[in-house]
Amino acid sequence: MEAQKVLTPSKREQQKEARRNAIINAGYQEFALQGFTATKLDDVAVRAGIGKGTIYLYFDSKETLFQEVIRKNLFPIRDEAQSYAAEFKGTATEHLTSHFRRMYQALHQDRMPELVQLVMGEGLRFPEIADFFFREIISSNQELIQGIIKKGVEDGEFRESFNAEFTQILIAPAMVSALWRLQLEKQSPLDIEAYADAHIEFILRGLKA
Amino acid sequence: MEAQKVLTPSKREQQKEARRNAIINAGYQEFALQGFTATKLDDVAVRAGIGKGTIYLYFDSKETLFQEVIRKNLFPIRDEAQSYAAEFKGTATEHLTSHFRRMYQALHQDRMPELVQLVMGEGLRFPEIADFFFREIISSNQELIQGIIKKGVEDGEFRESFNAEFTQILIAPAMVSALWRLQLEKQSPLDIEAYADAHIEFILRGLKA
DNA sequence: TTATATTGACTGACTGGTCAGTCAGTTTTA
DNA sequence: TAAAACTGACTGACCAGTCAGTCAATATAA
Repeated sequence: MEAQKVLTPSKREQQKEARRNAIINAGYQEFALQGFTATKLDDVAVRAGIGKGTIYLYFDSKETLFQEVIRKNLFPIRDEAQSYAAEFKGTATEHLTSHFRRMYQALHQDRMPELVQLVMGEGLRFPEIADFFFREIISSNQELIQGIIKKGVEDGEFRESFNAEFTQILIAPAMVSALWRLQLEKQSPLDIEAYADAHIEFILRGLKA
Repeated sequence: MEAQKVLTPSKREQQKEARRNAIINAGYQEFALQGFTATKLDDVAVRAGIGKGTIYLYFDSKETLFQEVIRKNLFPIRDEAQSYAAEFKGTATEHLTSHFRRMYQALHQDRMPELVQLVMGEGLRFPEIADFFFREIISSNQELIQGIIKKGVEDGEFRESFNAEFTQILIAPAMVSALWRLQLEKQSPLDIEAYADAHIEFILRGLKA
């Protein structure tokens, strides 16, 4: 009995973990759909199939929940990108190509475009979230890309003259593609496959030695 | 007396025009600072030095005011860009360079970064504003750039193989620079001059024949 | 010119609705 | 049975939009 308590969590502990996840998932859906301010915790509770008060047993405030939602959804992507990069074998050109392909995949899956808009539009109004987002996501991605470029320069694949400090120039079109698809698809549909191809080709051309 | 009535607006008519502008300017400041949802019309009224009710003598609703604010601030920029382009003499390379320089200037003046964030983050949640924004601003800018590229291809300056449909790839880094400056300057300051130089050089390299 | 009437611009207290966060009471688990 | 988890009605703060009343500008009359 004692041992089991440690090995397999009790029914209560399982329940608690499940509740927590249910709330985060419901929050993800609602925040993505409505934006931070317009999201009602009542709706989050309904979607999670619980009472509103329960949310406050797991999170201090609406803002804390929001942070958890972002954390939970972005960390796995970041970690995968990092471990993928660490294990990659091939030329810098191949690596950069595959990194950006994976980035496009990540940016357009599930409700990721909504999350991008959320963070760019509202999240950054909360200094804590901007800080967190930069520290945990952006700078990690920047470092990955800078690493690839550095290797490319050393191997003579890429020119030296591009200031790798400005990785935003390389990444921005991918971010914008997510926002576009979300908001301007009706006015002017975007073929993401072709767009990503054109973008990656453009990057390689701009970096080639 | 009769003649004067027509030539110079009466005191009342002058007042009305001034009020309208005061409200739009106050709205611009508040919306840029707080975002659409968080902006209180009470604050707009205080900033404009009028009573809250007066706003409703000039605008139907908060949303209408928001649209006017965007209109008033973006139309002049678009019109200037168009007439500048129409009169430009020089190579496509020169034209593209100067177009993007002017774009950076416009994007970083006054409260323009805030307006960019506003439109990207919240404005696009209102279909009407997304529609308006695409119709009046984005597509105009896209057409200008596509025109320059077309000329460049015809003159043998630019390669044919870049799909000029995807102007987003060219523009995105400039948009992102505005957002970055606004939100991530503290975490990682951005030298806009150098960034713009690197961006423009990157574009030309990517387009060169 | 001066007095009076009319217009319409303006005001801000008020209303109706919304919603984050609370807590007394209920249900579930151990 | 005790403890922990859960609930949803409730509260207090907030705010877009309204409207009855005020006041300044203009028109008309004396």
